[in-house]
Amino acid sequence: MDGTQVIERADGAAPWNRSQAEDASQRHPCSICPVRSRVPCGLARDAAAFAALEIARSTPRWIASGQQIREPVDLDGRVYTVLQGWVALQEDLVDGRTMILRFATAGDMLTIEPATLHSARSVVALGPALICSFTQTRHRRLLAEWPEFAEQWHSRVEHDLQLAYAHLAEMAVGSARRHVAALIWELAFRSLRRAPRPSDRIHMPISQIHIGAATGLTAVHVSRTLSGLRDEGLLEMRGHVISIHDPAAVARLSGVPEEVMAHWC
Amino acid sequence: MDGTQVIERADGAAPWNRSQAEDASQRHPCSICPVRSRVPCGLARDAAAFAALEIARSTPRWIASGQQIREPVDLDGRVYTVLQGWVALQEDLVDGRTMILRFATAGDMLTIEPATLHSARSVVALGPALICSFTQTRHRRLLAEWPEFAEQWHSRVEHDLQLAYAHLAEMAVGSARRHVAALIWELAFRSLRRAPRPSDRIHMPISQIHIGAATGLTAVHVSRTLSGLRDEGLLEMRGHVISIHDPAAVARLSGVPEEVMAHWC
DNA sequence: CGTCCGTTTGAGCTTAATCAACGGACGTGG
DNA sequence: CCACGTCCGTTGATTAAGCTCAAACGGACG
Repeated sequence: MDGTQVIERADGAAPWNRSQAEDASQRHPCSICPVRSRVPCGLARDAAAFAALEIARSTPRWIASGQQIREPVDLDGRVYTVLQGWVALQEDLVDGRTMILRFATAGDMLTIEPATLHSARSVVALGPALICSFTQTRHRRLLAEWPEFAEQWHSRVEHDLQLAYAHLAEMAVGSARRHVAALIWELAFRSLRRAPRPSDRIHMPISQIHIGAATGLTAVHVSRTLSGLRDEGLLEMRGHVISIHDPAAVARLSGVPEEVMAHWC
Repeated sequence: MDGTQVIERADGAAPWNRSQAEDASQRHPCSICPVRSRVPCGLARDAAAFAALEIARSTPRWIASGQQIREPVDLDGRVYTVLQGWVALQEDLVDGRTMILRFATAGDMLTIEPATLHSARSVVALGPALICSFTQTRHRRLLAEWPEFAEQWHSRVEHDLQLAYAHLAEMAVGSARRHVAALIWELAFRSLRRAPRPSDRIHMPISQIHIGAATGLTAVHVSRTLSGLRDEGLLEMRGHVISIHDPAAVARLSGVPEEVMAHWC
């Protein structure tokens, strides 16, 4: 990478050279790892690469609660970064139900294939969410040009795959209690970025309907299950605030010990 | 890539230079895409890269039916390639049950993390299977050094992730009939690499127990479900031979039309 | 010839879905 | 300000799907 390298900018603006890019990197927040960094953001080591990413992305924009992310008609797929808030990757099934495949919070990235006939995937904001994106072609170029980005991206996708397998394994087995407890345990953990304590009052912008969509249960049964868990003193969900009264019991019920959960998020 | 580039060989043998590698590439079959090539194998364009992969992998070896793949104690994880036969990636749950996360056939690759406390993943051969592998550190080096390999690998992992999401969505919804029909529909499709016809007698080295492990049903209920499907004339499973008498009905029941299935495999 | 494993079938039970009604929170419009 | 509709959560009664336990059968293989 020499000083004359040219960095193409989003929206067709005049390309920047490296020094301009370095300058920009001082001013922009990192959209690739704005908050969490499971893998340390390799790009911090290279101002130009860092800046290239910032520039390649679209302008961040807010999505209203419950709204779908939908770019202007675009034959290309897109890679989204969640900067703030929560979003859900979901599949809309033929029978009208929707199934949540993944919750994403600040720092997570999601690939959305171009809309095709054979998959009804969508990304929906739970509560107001700030997101930005690049097109997949631009993303491919970034992968090819910035090895450190490629490496980080690769480990992200691999991680997502392992997480999807973990959910698949969980999904097949166990009672509604276990599913609900496991979901709340995971979301609370990811939300706090540490093990929940009984005193924590954790705000999560999800309803019981979302819990149903993520676990494959009906909302009615989620309600019953939650009252059961509340009566037993395990956890409580009131509005959008969750309290985990007995973390050890929740961990045991969910089948995912604290150390393991820490590994996932 | 110049003629003096040195290619490290597995097992610590003396490194090869490029011309030796090219020579080797004439003699070795490609372990990266031995059969299927969803994505055309980019490496065919570069003899040296092709050879580097062949050399980096371990010697292929046969795994007996039902046996786990277990490398000699190895702190590093490994990336396996299935050359022949079928294997299952599975998770062994605490209650003794096992859940199949993914079936892999010739040409598929699987990443296995080093054994840790917090995941009981294993890879088991269904019927005799020929596999080879490299360590994850070697794999990382290949990714860094051969962009075309990295690109192909990336699209594989992305594909696996999308497939895992599709299974997750399927898992949550529908009856045992649907789950079983969907699994058999998928496996038959992948086995034939085309849509099954009523006259096909498809050999798959899986038992009803495996179907149960992959769908989350008990073997008992799989048996009942299969007899139901047989009585209705949809499909038949006798020993390890499956016949799909009414592909259209099976596709409809499974919820995965033929075009979509073709996209997945 | 006996054993083991996979499969089949039956009976009873548990879980979660379905159908239905109701109350509270919230927003809208009169 | 209150009437209204909508969405979310709760609760009850009923139904259906799949699990568990149990027994028996058949083929493969020693």
